[in-house]
Amino acid sequence: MEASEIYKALADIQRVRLLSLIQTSPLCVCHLQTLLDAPQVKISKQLAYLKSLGLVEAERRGNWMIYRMAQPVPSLLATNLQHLRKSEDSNGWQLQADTRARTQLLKQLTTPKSACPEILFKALCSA
Amino acid sequence: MEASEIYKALADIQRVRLLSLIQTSPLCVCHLQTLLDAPQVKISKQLAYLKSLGLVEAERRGNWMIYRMAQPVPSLLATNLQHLRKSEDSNGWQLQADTRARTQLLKQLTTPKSACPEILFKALCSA
DNA sequence: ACAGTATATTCCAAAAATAGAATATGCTGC
DNA sequence: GCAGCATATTCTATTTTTGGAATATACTGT
Repeated sequence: MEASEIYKALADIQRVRLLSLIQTSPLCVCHLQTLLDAPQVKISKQLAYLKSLGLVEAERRGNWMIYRMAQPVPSLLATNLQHLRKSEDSNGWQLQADTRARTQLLKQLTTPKSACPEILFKALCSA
Repeated sequence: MEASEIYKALADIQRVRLLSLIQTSPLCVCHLQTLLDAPQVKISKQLAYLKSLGLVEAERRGNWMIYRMAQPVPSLLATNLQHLRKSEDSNGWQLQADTRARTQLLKQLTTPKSACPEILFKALCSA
């Protein structure tokens, strides 16, 4: 994996947010859409882009697609995600807010009316 | 300085090489041209780009322009340059080779017939 | 003032990245 | 098989990035 590819992936805050969210544990597209508050086509394309680079992998669960980090995570990527999450600027805050929002979202998944069924929730937590 | 700007700067091996070379100590454009073996216009444009981001600064010495890192170096940039230089891939090797070639070049500067005059050499070494 | 050297900028074409609308695919439940 | 949902892909327009040729600028030495 070329370093420049990783930098291109990181050169867009939306892709960074996707990677950061997925890194903690797998998530399905509908959650990423909600968390980034972005149109479906945009999320889908960016995920396809990250997948084409081999940075993430997708697995289908019924109607839903679960995205996860491809292993092993290139150290260049891991280092930068860590750095960004700790940084005290708007990007850092964004990533921290995303992490909190993600926790909230996953909590709601346990309620009966949630969009994503329990099987998906289990898949997420066992990953 | 936006993180994404730094990543854009790093998303091109040629710019990385420029930054890596300049980081060790200032260099003039003619040296960078020689070391990267790239056309003048390309080097000049990429330096202008890095300058527009505030990552490097330029200072004129007679006909020559000396480029140096702008201080303070953003930690995101410093971390990545360090990481890249240590990496065991083609990029890492390239940066290591550049460092060696740079040392060679500066040695030749002390010889009388070198293109860049001694005053420039002193400027480089005192920086 | 003039010629030469180093570097920067302008102009233009080619290539790449981005975005949205529309459409397609793959799955589920009936 | 059909309707509905989640996600992916195609098509097309727009913007951004890149590269080279030509030209401009800034300086030096004479």
